[in-house]
Amino acid sequence: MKKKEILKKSLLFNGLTNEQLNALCSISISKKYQRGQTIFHDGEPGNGFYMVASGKVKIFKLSIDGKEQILHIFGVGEPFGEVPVFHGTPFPASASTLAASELFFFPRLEFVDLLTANPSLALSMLAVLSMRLRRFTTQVENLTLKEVPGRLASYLLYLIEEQSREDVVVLDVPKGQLASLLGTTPETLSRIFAKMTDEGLIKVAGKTIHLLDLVGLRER
Amino acid sequence: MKKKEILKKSLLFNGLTNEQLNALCSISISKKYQRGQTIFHDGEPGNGFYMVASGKVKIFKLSIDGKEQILHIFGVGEPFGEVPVFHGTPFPASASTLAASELFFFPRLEFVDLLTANPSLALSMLAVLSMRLRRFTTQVENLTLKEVPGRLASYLLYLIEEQSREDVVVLDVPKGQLASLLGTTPETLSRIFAKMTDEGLIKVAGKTIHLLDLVGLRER
DNA sequence: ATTGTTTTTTGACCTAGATCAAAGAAAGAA
DNA sequence: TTCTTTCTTTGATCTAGGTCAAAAAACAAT
Repeated sequence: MKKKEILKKSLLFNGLTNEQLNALCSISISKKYQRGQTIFHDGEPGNGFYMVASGKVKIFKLSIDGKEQILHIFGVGEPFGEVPVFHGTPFPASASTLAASELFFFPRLEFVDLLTANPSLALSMLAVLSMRLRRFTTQVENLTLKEVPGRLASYLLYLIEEQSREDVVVLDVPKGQLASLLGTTPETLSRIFAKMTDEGLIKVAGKTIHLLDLVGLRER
Repeated sequence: MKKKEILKKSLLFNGLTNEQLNALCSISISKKYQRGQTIFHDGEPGNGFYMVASGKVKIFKLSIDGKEQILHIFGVGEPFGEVPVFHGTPFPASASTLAASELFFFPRLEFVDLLTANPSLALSMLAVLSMRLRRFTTQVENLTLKEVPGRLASYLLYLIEEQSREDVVVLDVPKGQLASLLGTTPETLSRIFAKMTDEGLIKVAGKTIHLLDLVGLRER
């Protein structure tokens, strides 16, 4: 697909005029990554942000002893790594690809110029960051106020929305990565899948999960 | 202090011209709150955002069974409640005062008009939201990758920065609220204060805490 | 001061979930 | 297909920290 098409479809850029899109196309640089490659490290200075053109990217933090907490998983059309662009500080977390991916890179200075000239672009960007804040809010809520089965239930119900399915969802990440996103370990996650299956809430077949009792899940 | 003075001193509005400040003054509305009053509830629609003119405000989430997780504590000059302004969705959390406070309220439509006319204001706003995201990132990191003593150590070291003190910090919130901010209970927090005192890391006298071993604290 | 109220501390106990170890299953690669 | 490597599950054990209950301390208000 053409670069312009992808940009146009993204939430961030969808209200822009043809010219504005052309400008964005001309300042952005396409980069290709293999699965598992690092895009940037926590603490590095950032001189621009990225958007996923194809593939999938995870944003994560590592503890001293190597434990990983995934903060976000971004798919096609989603921008990431914007914090240093607007705040001037280093990346607050690391990013790497979960699959072979193509990314568009938007250099800071050029993008800020565009923003200054296009208030509507600035408003879209504010909307994107606001949504990001909202998601973090629920993530903190989940991590501290719910226990793991509750977090899993939330995530499954969220996937149902995302995939606009009735009662079946397909995990788009390995279960180990899902564990990290939910702030737990693969072992615990596996046990909770088993328990929920026992309780008749779900039925697991590899990455495909049948939600048998939506009401029961919502109660978590 | 005059409204304009307070706005001018805030990080969000500090680069603005006199006229822009006047415009902000004229669209904003001052509201007074007593200690412990609710400003808005999680899930309510928001048609504007706030800035603390005096006092202190907490942003928090409640679980079904009444447990509270504090997400932020904001002091003078800090804006809050911006998410609905830019994303159009309800407030993702609740807000209430920790002390008698005066707040400035900026109505959505008027503020967005100002933003559209002033790209530099939009950039400041982007910077504020970016910093907020950065803080959330470290909050999630702390909550999931560190245990409670580590979180407390981080917070104490952060306070040292904030208050630009050498080795003494004064808690600006009751210990119970601090526990909620750190994602734990008052009992546990109290025990950790006791343990750190035993280990010679700190000395606690009411709300005043002497940090006796900065290096030891950093190791957490 | 004195009483009522809120905050903080201490003690005893208990559970969610982490860790360690190892077996099974899937998924790519040759 | 067969071999490797990466995921996932299961079992056994351990512990940080939550919960409940109650005492002690700090604060406020009369």
